[in-house]
Amino acid sequence: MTKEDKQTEQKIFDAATEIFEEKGLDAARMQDIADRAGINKALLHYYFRSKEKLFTAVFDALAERMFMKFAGIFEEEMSVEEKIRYFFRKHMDFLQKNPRLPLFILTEVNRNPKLVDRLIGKVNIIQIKSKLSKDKDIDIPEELVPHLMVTIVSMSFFPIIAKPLLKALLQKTGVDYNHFIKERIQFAPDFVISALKNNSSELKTQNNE
Amino acid sequence: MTKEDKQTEQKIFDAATEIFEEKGLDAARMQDIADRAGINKALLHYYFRSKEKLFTAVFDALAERMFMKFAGIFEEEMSVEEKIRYFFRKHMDFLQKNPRLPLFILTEVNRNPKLVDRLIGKVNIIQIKSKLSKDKDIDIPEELVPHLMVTIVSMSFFPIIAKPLLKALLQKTGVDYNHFIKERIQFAPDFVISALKNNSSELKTQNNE
DNA sequence: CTTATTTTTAACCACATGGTTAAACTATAT
DNA sequence: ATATAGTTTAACCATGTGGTTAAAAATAAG
Repeated sequence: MTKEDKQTEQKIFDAATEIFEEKGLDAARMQDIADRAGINKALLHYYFRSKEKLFTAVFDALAERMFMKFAGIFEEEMSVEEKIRYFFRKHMDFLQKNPRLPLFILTEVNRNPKLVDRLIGKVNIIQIKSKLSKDKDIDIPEELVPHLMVTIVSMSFFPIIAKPLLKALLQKTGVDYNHFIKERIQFAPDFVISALKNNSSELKTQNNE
Repeated sequence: MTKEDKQTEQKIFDAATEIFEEKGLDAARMQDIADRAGINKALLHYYFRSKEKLFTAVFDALAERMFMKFAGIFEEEMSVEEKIRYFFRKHMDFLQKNPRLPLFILTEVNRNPKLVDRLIGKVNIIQIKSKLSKDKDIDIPEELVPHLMVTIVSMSFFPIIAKPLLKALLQKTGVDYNHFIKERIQFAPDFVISALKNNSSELKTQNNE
């Protein structure tokens, strides 16, 4: 026992975070969490009364990590172009360090829709939306902003979420996955800005029929 | 018992497909599958020897459904622009009818990387890649094709995968989710083509530092 | 009808699961 | 030192788990 030993509760919480992130609520075993934390199983119930309570605590912390970090980006004093480049850089960098996080959140939210409420309260999209559609260089129609945002987030999230599959497919064409991700931090904003700059006015949202 | 009763094996397989797709391998219970199939639990083991075997059979069928259906699209005799529009229409339409499929496959592949081998064999990316970079109207540099493909797939998959979250966020801005998806089938190809047409040559993949 | 063969069932098994309990250990204050 | 409160442990419990077995029911073959 060294002096800088983490407090028991924190050790449990960290172990639970790892296990839940890896396996999800259903597949995670209390025994595994106890083992990884290096303590007795009964201690889990001493600090967090039930598996559900422990999970909720972990989920909230991970959700915070995932959303709060980027909520502020679009409020900065930058042009749209700068914002987009800045977002991809920060977001993809973060995802590379937390590759299991997005799939974990998406899976758990699908399993239990009530978790959505714990997430969306933390994001002020309306503010982000209005900030994005006011730019001197690039004019983005208001009703197009949701599609733009979803596109940006898609391009950032997906290659991380689909890593095992994408890695195998890229290998077939002789491309290294990590190199691909590095490239993407530059490609993605270039691509989005290219689409916006030239004829964003031609991009419609009406379905024609 | 009506005459058109499905054979027992098929009933089991269908029930297993539903349960596995909903809950994943770990959380799926053999009893639940038996109940949904309307038969005894022992019958599951009579037709498919173990949970693992049953799962593998289901997974293979779902993987087939997910990948084979679209492998041929890029081999058709169409311009790149037509191919892109055609893909988004078919792919997103398919995903709307099978909304749980992508997250199921991604989750299971993450849980057990060996499953990747069961998937990638079915797709000939190299062929798709070469087909995409030869077009008279739009010139796409060879090394850019993977990024283009990942972008297209991202834009199609993500809004379906993130449905519960996206639905809640859109609601805050007064947009209906289903309407958003309909719009997206038009927006997505417009966006991609807009980015490509104007300055695809300026899109680089080199990282500058 | 009688005999094999294939399907289906109820009862069972060993083991893992989340959770509990009561006792032991530790630290702190009096 | 000793009572008090907080922390940790081993042993235990009810229930659920994937899987087995042996016998019954249905079907096909002679």
